[in-house]
Amino acid sequence: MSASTFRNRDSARSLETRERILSTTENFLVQNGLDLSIRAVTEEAGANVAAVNYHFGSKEGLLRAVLEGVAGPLNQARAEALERAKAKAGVNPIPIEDIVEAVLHPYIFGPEGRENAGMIFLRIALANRVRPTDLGRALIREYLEPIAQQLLHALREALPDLSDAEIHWRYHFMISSVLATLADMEVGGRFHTLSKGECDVTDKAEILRQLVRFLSAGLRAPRGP
Amino acid sequence: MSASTFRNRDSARSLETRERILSTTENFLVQNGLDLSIRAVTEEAGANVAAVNYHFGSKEGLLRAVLEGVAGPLNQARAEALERAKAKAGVNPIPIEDIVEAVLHPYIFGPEGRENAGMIFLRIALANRVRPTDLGRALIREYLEPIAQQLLHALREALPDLSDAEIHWRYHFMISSVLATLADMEVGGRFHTLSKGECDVTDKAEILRQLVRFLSAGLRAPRGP
DNA sequence: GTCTATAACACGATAGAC
DNA sequence: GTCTATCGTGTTATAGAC
Repeated sequence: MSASTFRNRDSARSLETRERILSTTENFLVQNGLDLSIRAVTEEAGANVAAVNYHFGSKEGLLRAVLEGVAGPLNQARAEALERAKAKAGVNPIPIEDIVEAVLHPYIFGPEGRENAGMIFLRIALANRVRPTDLGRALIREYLEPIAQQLLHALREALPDLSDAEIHWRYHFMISSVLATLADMEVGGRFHTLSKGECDVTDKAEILRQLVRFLSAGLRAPRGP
Repeated sequence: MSASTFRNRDSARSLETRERILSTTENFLVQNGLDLSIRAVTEEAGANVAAVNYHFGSKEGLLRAVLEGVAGPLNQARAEALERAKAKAGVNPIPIEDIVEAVLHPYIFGPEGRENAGMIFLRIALANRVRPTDLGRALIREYLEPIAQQLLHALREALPDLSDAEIHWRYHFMISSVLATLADMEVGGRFHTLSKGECDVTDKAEILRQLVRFLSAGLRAPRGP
């Protein structure tokens, strides 16, 4: 490495501290959920502790900035997937399988070029079940509520036999299953341990296939008496 | 209140500090999950901060003591429910509905006289998905592993078409759904808000019915190609 | 913009008086 | 057994030098 290499790197570092903190925070969110300290993040990002407060005002400001950058592409990917399914179905109601897949695909694979954007939201949604906070509730209402309503609407049309209450129950079961399932999809996790390598935890396509099969059947269960 | 009332109360307090801390910790676990501080617990229990260390050695010792007292009745209730379902089925494989109900009932209703014993374990299992710890893993292996194997075995017999991998996938989806669903079953939670009072979050029997219907159908989904 | 130093607080654990 | 007082460590946030 020459002196100019160092100069360039340092220059880039100085100019892009904000971006490096953002991207490092994303990684922390994906891997450890909301349980991060700005000390750990800034150290990993090669920045100073005070940089977070300078650039984002507070820890909450940093989190909001991350989600702000991630929500747009994610919601767009989800909306597009649902639109594609709708177009494919034509005048008929969208098949359950297609609805479920349209919702899950962006979460599991992420929008183009942001593979873990979905996981960030899943982590936050799950963390908010374990320990609800004002911030968590606000973020969910802000970023997740619209898509939830779209999804509920599609389910109602695809499952006209079910009462509104039953739609809500099953929607909630589905989301719950996805949240807790995907939070555990890592080598050394509970699922990996229990299944003794029988299932490939890293195969996202397989996760999606199995989830779609299971959840579609659950959603289609006969209505209660 | 007479002086003797106070004396009696104080005497009882003195003698039963250990028990009061245990029971207060249970309530904290049910309501807030693993995220408790011994300061908050002892204050609520009317005991001194140092009492936890005196009686249980450490925070971990306190948690282990709570689970030790709760695991026995819970595991017994689960084993009995599964045995009843087995006896009812006779030589036939146990129907899926009965398997699911046998597993869920003790968690949702708790063993006789310990209504929230199940919720304590659910909270801990879910917390360990969000943020795995050595303690959490140890507790799960110790208290939840045996019943998991029993359940997997019953599912294999009831669903002979499925590969072992598919059994594991669906088992995991089921447990995940239950964990995240029940963590949210409270007034003001996400489900309650989203369903706008359409579903009764406090009706445990209804929760069980809906869960059994949804999960049984999911488990019974046709096997993959 | 970046850093050091520090304020202000919460936590678990423990020594030592009673 | 119970208490107070304190230690050591972690956290966010901020003041002020550079």
